[in-house]
Parts: sequence; structure tokens; C-alpha cells
Amino acid sequence: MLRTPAETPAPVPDALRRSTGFLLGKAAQLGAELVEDALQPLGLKARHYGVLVALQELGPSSQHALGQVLRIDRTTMVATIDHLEKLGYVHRTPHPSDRRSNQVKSTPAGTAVLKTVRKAVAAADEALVSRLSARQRSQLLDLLRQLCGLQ
Amino acid sequence: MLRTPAETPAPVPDALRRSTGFLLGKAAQLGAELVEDALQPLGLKARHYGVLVALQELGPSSQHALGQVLRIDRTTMVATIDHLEKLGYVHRTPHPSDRRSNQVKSTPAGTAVLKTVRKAVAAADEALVSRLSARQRSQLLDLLRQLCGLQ
DNA sequence: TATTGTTATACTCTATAACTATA
DNA sequence: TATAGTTATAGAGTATAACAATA
Repeated sequence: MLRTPAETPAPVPDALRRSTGFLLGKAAQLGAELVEDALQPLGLKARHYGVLVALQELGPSSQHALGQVLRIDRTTMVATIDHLEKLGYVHRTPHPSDRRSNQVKSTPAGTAVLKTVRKAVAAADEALVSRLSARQRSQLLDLLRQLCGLQ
Repeated sequence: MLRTPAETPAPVPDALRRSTGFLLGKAAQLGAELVEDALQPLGLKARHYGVLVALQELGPSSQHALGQVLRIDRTTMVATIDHLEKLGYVHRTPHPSDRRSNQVKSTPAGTAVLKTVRKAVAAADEALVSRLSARQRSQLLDLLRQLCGLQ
């Protein structure tokens, strides 16, 4: 990820400044960098956070189900769960009725670390919107949800 | 890029639906897919569009200067210009006073194709914000520019 | 036959290091 | 010494194909 040094003001061409797609990309990149920096000390990446959150909300789930919710390919999911299992945050057990699939469960350590992770991610989110007022932040959330068809 | 099929509603976890960073990532991904689809028939990717636009606004520029504006690494820029040159849209000439650097110029064909490319990208942008009213679209642009520190 | 998880593999994107030619 | 461009290379990230076990 190429990070423009602070000294470089980077004069963005006008045609790009007028494009929602370009600005979304730029903003998303800023957000990704902040979350990456926030999670790095914990040895996690954004997709691990997604899995921990999904497990908390959905309860024990198959790798396939997690992949559907988080848009992660099943082959990518293998390595993602491997990593979380190695850190002791999740646990694979055979599914009781369907022995093809694993049941991925959060461990107590996983539930505990999620609290820390949530704070780190919330701080990154806060930093991302630091230039906006409270009213603008909630406006932006609404607009993005609507754009994504999530409401 | 994993694209969720239309049949899959993908119930996004609440904690993620409340995160600006997550929503920005999701929205940016949608935008990137639309632009990618729009440019594919022309044999171009988003970064080629960026170069053509920058050349139009800045005039003939060194590869280094283009990279600074577009946040593209100089090693990546080589292949990007190679591709545009192969298509006949730009032309490398030695810089008159500094023989270390190339002057990258748009050719007539490059200027012509940029008109088509602009239309394709504008249509993708329009599709991206299709769920928003005119007022909401301009609000979103303002909020994103402010978030990115571009105004 | 279809699905879940897994491995091996390949492809894209991007960055680092080393080289050249200039400054 | 420093910079612009280039090449070779390596590291992510993610996808496809093939396989085993199970439905």
C-alpha cells in the first residue's frame, strides 16, 4: 500500500475530485490504513475482526456460512480460521449433524480479545471521521448504507 | 474479487453496519467493480484512466510526477505507461532539459479515447449512486471531500 | 450428484533491491 | 550523492482446480 508522505499535498485532478467512486476509494483506503495500524499490534487483520464479530452475532458457524456473510472465499477462509485458531481465539469442532462441516466457535480468549479489538477499531473509525461533525458523521453513515442497499 | 451473487442477500453483522470504515470499504468495492466493468471493453483499468486524466489536466509530465499525483509507485508506473503506449494512447519522449526523465504525452488517439473513457466512468459513477437523490449525491461528495481533507 | 473443507497452484497487484544513465 | 527509469524478484491477497469425506 503506497502511503503518500505527509509533506506531499498530492494535488488531485479535478475530474477525480468530482467522482464519487474515486473519493470513496480514497476514503476507504484511509480507513483501511487506520484499521490496519490499529490491529497490527494484536496480530490481526480486518478479516479476522470480521470473523470474530460474525461469530459473536451468529454464534458457532460453519466456515462456509462465515464466508457468505463476510464475502470471503472458502479457500481464503481456511487460512483465516487457521490463524485465529493458532492464536487460541477460535476452535474448530466437527458439526454434530453434518460431519462434512466444521463448527467454528469463539473461545473465551476470543471473546475477551474481541472487546479489545472493538475498541481499537472504534478508535480507528473515530480518527477516520475526525474532520466531520457529529451530525455529518451520522449523515455519512446513512448515505453509505443507502448507497450499499443496506436499508 | 469475490462478487456476491444477486440471490445472496448477505446479512451484514450490526457492528459492521455501524462502522464508517466498513461501509466505505463496501461502497468503494461496489464502485471499483462498476468502473472495472465499464473500462474492460476498452482494455483499460482505473489507473490508466487516472493517467489519461492527469495528462489532460497537467499536460506532458514525467512518470515520477504522475506517480506522485496518482499515488502510483514508480515501478508500477512503468507497466502502466507501457500498456498505454502499446495501445497508442501516450508517447514517451526524452525530456529536453533533464535527460534522466521521460516526458509522457497524450497522443491524439489518447485524447480521443479519453472522451469515451470519461463517459464510461461517468456512467459507472451514476450507477453507483443510483439509489441517492441529487441532493444526497452532492451531500455525499462534500462529506467525502471533507473526510479526505480535500477542501 | 452436490457440498464442506482442504491443498496445490496460478494470477494480480504492489513493493523492494539493484542496475543504468543522468544530474 | 541523489534522482528517473527500468528490471528482476518477492510478498501479499485472492481465485481456480482437484481431491477426500460426507450428504
